[in-house]
Amino acid sequence: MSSQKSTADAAAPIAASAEGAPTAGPKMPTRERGRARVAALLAAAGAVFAEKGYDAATMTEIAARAGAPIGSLYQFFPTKAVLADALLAQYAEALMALLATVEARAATLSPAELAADLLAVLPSLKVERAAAFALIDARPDMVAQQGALRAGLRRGIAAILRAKSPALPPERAAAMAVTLLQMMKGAAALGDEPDLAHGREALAGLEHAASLFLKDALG
Amino acid sequence: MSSQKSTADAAAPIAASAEGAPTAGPKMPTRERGRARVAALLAAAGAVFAEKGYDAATMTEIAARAGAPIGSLYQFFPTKAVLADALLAQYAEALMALLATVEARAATLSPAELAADLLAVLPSLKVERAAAFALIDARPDMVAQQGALRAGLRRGIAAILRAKSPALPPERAAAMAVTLLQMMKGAAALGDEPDLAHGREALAGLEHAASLFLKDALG
Amino acid sequence: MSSQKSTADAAAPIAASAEGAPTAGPKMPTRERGRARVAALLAAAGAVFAEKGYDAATMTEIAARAGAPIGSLYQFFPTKAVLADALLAQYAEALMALLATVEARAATLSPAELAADLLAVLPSLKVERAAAFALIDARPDMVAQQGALRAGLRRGIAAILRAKSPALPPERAAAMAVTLLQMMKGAAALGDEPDLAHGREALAGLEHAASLFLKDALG
Amino acid sequence: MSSQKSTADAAAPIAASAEGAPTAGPKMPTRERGRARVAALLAAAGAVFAEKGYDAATMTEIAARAGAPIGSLYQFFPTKAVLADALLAQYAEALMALLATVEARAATLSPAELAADLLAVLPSLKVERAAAFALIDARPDMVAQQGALRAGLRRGIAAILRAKSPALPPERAAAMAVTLLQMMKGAAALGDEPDLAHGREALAGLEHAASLFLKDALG
DNA sequence: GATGAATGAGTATTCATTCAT
DNA sequence: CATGAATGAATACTCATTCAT
Repeated sequence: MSSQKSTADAAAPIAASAEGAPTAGPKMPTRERGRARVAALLAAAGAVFAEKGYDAATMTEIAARAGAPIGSLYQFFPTKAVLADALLAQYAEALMALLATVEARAATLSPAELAADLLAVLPSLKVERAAAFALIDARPDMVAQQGALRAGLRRGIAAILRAKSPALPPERAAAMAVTLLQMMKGAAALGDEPDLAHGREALAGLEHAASLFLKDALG
Repeated sequence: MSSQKSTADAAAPIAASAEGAPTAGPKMPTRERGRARVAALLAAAGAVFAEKGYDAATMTEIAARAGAPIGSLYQFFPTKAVLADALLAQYAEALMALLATVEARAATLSPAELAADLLAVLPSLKVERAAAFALIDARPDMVAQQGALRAGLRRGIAAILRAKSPALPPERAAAMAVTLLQMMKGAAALGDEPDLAHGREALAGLEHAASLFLKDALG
Repeated sequence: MSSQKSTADAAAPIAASAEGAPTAGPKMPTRERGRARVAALLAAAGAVFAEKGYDAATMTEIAARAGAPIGSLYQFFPTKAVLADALLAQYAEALMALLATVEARAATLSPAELAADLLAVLPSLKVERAAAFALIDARPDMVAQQGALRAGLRRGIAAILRAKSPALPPERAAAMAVTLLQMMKGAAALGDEPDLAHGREALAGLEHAASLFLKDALG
Repeated sequence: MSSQKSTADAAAPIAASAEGAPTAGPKMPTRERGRARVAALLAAAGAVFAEKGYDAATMTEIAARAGAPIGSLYQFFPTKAVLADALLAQYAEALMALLATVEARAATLSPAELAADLLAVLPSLKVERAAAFALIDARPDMVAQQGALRAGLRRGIAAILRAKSPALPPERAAAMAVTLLQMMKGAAALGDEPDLAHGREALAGLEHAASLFLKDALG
């Protein structure tokens, strides 16, 4: 959560402060500007990738949308692929952070509550997820990253399950994590269609199924 | 070429066998030849899109892989986008046909059997699905097609539910269809990772959850 | 000689005929146009490489100077390096053809005449040589081509020496060829400086030295 | 770096030793440090130009190889072209110095010895010559420098001839210098191909021819 | 109609040079 | 003065689409 949020926080406010700030100097101190620029570039990249997909997204547009010259973009991300990797890594980190918070409180949650919490993880990073999916689907060589991301998520979910029910055999937890991850993705997909006819009930249905699944296995 | 065959087989033969093929000569009637060529082109397009993604796929390679001249490709599909649309439509049609067969026998199935049948629909068209997803993810303007496809699937699933339980209120069936579609997508995703650690158990888990969900709602 | 000349012949006249020809059709027959275009492209490439060197020469300028769209240039020469290779190969072929004519009449020549003929070979392809040198010097990976070219020239010169004096041991002929090639290059260099102060006498001096060298060795 | 040392040694030490170096402290006086840095930069530039050619050589790499910040490079050489010019001037100076030593002992040498000494001049600065040629070939606007260099060499050779045979008419010496320079370049070219088949004999052949040429003209 | 050569707009990336610190 | 981050013009190459044959 932290790094993801920081990106969003770092990107938007900066533009705002640049316009409304009291400082008359036309340019921010270099170091800080570098940090802000990276954040802005990542944010812009995320947006453009999400909108157009990896291939159709152009480095020029990403730079332009970040208000940065193309040379600056390449100073920080020497390749389109590197930029994509950075974005994906950032998303992965954010996801893992969210899972960590769920794990922290897992022991105190009922199966139904745990199910709800889990299904809420993916939908909470809507924009980032859109970008991440655009990257994953468009780049064959990125399948490795994708696998690492999935593996990390599964590990995180399994850890949550064991935090909730320490007696659960690790193998069983791993298998359940795979199932739950799919349901979490389903919840995310529903979240991406806000004006879906029966979205609310469908999400409730998924939560219900997950809850039953957890109750069944965790006792 | 081999991998496309299933696509071609699924799409073309139906039409072909419907007309019959009396001519055995080396030069098929133009109509028939046109049909075969279209099928080959679509199959090639599906394979190339699935392998490289929409943007990286080139019209030249698609034509070459179908053994057709590029001009011929443009004769039938005046645009890359049109070709993608046709491919997606073909996939949608195939999916709907599968759902129709499930609907036909829905009344005779137990909830568990119905769950298993439903979750088996998406994984059965692996290659086509890969192509379809490549298209959907890479082309923002294709979201509309995607929405239509999903809507069609939901309608089909709802129809199955009502075939199984005629007393089910249409609204309820619609909402359940949304939930079930997500679980079906989960099953498909699992099918795409053949060497996944606990894939077998995870799929069973999904089927179990779906089965419970159906039993709960359909009695 | 033949292929080199044919390039020059093919490139210039075509432009002329295109402008002054009786045909009103705006475009020549495709096949022939292809041939002419390749020749024009090679000629333009030679000129631009000679003028600016390999790196500074831009594919865009080469195409423009040949009156061809950039896409056409890439249709025939998929890479700048390939274009350079083709140019070098053409130059090599032309040189070898010239040497062959010298070889044919070698037996009838006096040492002084042979020296003069040899020293006249390189200066006769001034423009092509300029391009070839620009390529050789700028591209480390082209050193191989360069070596092949030199080896070919040495073989050709040695063959001439043996044609003149069949009794000459092959090893001796080979060594002499190396020496003579350097003197031929010197003559070419002199030819590149037309307004050089004592160029005429210097060339005579080189010929004299070569003549003595030949007389000494061939009797 | 090692290969450049000879360059640095040839250029810098002369000036350095002329001033003396009394300060042993870790921070040399600015002047001296500047001199050392310039020498290092020139050496690095020579190496990089020789390796990659003028265009492919980047100012950044040159600075890095000299262990200097890019800003420092630009402090001394405000332009890549200026840097190239300086390098060429340094090479010219080194060549002229070598010729001067030959001139000093010219009167005491036999024609054969003089020929050998002259043909040894260019091969002795192999690395520097490589860099110089890379510059000359890649930059059309550098032809002027190249001409000046050649003119200087010819003057130096003519001076040697007159030192050897004071009675030689200046015009005749000038013409002979042109011829001899070409043979010297041939010797250098042979020196650049160390594993050439008959290189040794070929070099001997060149020396023989030059020796005959000198004997003929100088008596 | 069928074919495939020709076209040129569009893209990622590099690097000389500047200038704020 | 010294530094190295920032800039943006420039370049090789691709590919959807057209149209002469």
